[in-house]
Amino acid sequence: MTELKDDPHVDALTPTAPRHVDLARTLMQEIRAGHPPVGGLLPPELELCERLGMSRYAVRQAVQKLCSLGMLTRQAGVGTRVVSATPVSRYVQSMDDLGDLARYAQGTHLAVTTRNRIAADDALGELLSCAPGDKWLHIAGVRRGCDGKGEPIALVHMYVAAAYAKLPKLSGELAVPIYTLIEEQFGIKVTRVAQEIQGLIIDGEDADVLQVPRGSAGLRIVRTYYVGPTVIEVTTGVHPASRFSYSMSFQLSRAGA
Amino acid sequence: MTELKDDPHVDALTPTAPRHVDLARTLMQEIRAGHPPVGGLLPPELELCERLGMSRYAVRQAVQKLCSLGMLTRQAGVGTRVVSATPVSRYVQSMDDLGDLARYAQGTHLAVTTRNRIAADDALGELLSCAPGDKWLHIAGVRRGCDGKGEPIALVHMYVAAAYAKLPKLSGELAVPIYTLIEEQFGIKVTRVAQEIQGLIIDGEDADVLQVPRGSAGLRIVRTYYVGPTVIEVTTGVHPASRFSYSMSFQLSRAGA
DNA sequence: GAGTGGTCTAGACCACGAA
DNA sequence: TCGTGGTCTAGACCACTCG
Repeated sequence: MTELKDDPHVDALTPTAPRHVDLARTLMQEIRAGHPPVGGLLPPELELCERLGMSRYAVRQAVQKLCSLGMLTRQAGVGTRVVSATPVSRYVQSMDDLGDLARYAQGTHLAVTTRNRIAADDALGELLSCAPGDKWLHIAGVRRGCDGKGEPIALVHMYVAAAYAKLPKLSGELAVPIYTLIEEQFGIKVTRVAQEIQGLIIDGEDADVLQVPRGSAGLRIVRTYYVGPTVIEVTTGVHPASRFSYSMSFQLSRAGA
Repeated sequence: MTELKDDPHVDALTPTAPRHVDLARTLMQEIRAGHPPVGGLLPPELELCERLGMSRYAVRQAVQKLCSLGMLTRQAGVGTRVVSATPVSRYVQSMDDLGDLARYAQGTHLAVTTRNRIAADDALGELLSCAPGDKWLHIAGVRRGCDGKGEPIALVHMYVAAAYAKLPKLSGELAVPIYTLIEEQFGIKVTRVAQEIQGLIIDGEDADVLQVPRGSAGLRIVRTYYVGPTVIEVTTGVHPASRFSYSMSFQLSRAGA
């Protein structure tokens, strides 16, 4: 273990770095050098205190920092174990709001063409991952830009699980996503959204409604909204490839940094 | 401010919760109730200590917890400000590894058909977001399953910025993604990946190579790899819709929880 | 029982921001 | 100048794990 200096200006960027920051850096370097190795135990807190002439509080702050970086795990009665020689990093796409999933929908308008209660047949049962015969509320429509006056953007189908289909505001216009209404009505929060993107040929009536030539390329996006293990809603949208592409961005993120 | 109880078994789940956990919960409830309101200041630490009969250490632990939940921000000389009445939550898609972006590629084999140095023309300049005339290493090939004996999965083009194109292991097979080779060779780490998914019709030669009928539906995935603001690589892949769809999943995540 | 990390107290000095 | 949060010390008791 190297000695810590009281000398200020050790680091030009952080003149007189706090001692726990200094220690955190030292520990990180030594772990990277293999002392202790990944899987091994750090010396006990009290030993570090004695060796470095620091209080337990300062030592704990340093160790906690490395824990938050995902390099250490601690367990009372056992010790502090090295689980990674470098800060754990991941690539992350994040959104403040599920609305960002379909941000294109802002300023658009959904003209509802169908609204009925249905029982899932075999094909629909697969899409909704439910047993054939299960009841769903089905809503279909066309999404257009410019408050409904622009060209069609998507052909939309929405399926709401029967248990969540009693929604007060569902009668009028659909200005907000349905999952939002469900969250408000039942006081729950969507915990997971699965999304699948498929390529397809837009043909037949769909092509006519979307005002593209039959045989055009399109994207089909299927979103499944979960609250815990329960599916509360499934939506599908068919978009002409000429008017829509799906963009996303993944950032490198270091946990707890 | 409500009083804290020393009484154990306040919470069936955590008998005798630590006092700082208790305080954190209390503060959260009161902030949700509007005391103090969002934008307002929490009482100073010393005042909380006195009012609650707790040490500064315990109070700080509680406050730090709410900070890590994104509800509070602190500034020396100013105070502790409420920035959110509820824990900040977001929806996150995360990966340990960029390889997960193309996990389907595992167990597949890329047969390289083209490898040359090119200068970007106008169209390519747009794809690569560079000036026409910039030099790139271009590699093209066909990805097949079952170690190259299965049916074609994708038609792939890769463009490596000239500055990063001197890669020692690039001569042989491409068992690993190119960006990995760049990261190793230059000691850098990809910080961001942008991805765009388009629908398209697979036609002409491409259809023949992919062994699908001309006019079939397909997905085109364009990935741009950044190190800071610099593009180091761009890849495009065309996948038959019948053999490929893109799935992702977003989890609700509460920061610091 | 011995040793670990988890929790907690009662002090203290400092750098920073605002009045 | 004064109060804030940031840092730090020197003690202490507890719950947990393990031999």
